[in-house]
Amino acid sequence: MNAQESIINSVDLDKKTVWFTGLCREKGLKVTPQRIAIYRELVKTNEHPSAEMLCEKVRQVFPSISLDTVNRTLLTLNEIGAAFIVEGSGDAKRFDGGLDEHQHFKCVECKRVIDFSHEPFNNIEVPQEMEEMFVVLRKSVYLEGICDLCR
Amino acid sequence: MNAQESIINSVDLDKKTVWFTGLCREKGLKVTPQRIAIYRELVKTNEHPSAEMLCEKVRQVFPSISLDTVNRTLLTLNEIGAAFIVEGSGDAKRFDGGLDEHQHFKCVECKRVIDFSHEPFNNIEVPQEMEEMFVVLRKSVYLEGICDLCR
DNA sequence: TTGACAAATAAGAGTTACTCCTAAATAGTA
DNA sequence: TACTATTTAGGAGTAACTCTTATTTGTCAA
Repeated sequence: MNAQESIINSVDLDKKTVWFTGLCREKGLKVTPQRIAIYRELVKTNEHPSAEMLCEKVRQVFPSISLDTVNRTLLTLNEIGAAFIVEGSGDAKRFDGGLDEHQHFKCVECKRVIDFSHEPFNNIEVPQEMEEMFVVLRKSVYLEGICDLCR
Repeated sequence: MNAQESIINSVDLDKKTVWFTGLCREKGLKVTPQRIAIYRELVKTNEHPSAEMLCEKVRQVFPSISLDTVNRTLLTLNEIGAAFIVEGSGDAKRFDGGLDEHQHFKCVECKRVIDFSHEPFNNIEVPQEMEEMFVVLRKSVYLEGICDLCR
């Protein structure tokens, strides 16, 4: 087992999968093997994969899956709150399965996205009037600047 | 004068321009009329224009400016901290001249970006260890969810 | 001032990352 | 097991950059 890829154990992965299939049914979405495969690959990694990267992974299981399906599915995951698009994504969108609360720092020069976790940022309070008007699916603190390697 | 466009008065606009030319020189960038025109158009509006939208505006002054120049310039502004790309930008990047501190809420369904200002979010503290490793150019709180019109 | 030169621009071709379309397949339901 | 609305695969199409090249222009030094 590759340490970089296996940041989630198979028990937790199965739990996530059960939760995900439940969420799909709740939202009236069909539980297709492709959808599950894409979700599982996304949740397995913490390297903010692009649709292209995920497509390659999933093709090891579903050789005939199309990039369009991966793209469509990832947007769907974003809409139902099962994943999200990393803030400030530039050229190719980067996706995140949201394993645990964390924030992102993006280098404006090398475009690297660096995860970090800062407890106070995990607990920011959404203003009352926002909660009343909107359904807030996610909140995050996003930093940008120049990273240690670039400066 | 159109109220929608003139959210900044000409004195403040000139102040911003002086600051901007200074920043360019400091960063070793040439102060070209195109660069200034693009910056001024961006700062004049609060509607998160795309490169395309800004290009049209600037063409009223520089009929021959190319879209490529506008794109390149906007990315440069982002790198030196004179402007930024709105988080979660989808298809076409949206830019913000950062007139005053504010946050963004994005609807995952209609893709609308809604500005809001919440005082505690303007004053979040960047962790010490981040400040030491990186140059933090900007920090923001970003919310996503479903807006009042879509839910 | 005036050259010299590195940086910036315009124009257009090229590329990337989606996004749409259609026919075929399939999950959910009766 | 049959039906129907979703979903998928494959391929064509499109939008938004991004690169290349020739030309122009700030900036700096003499």
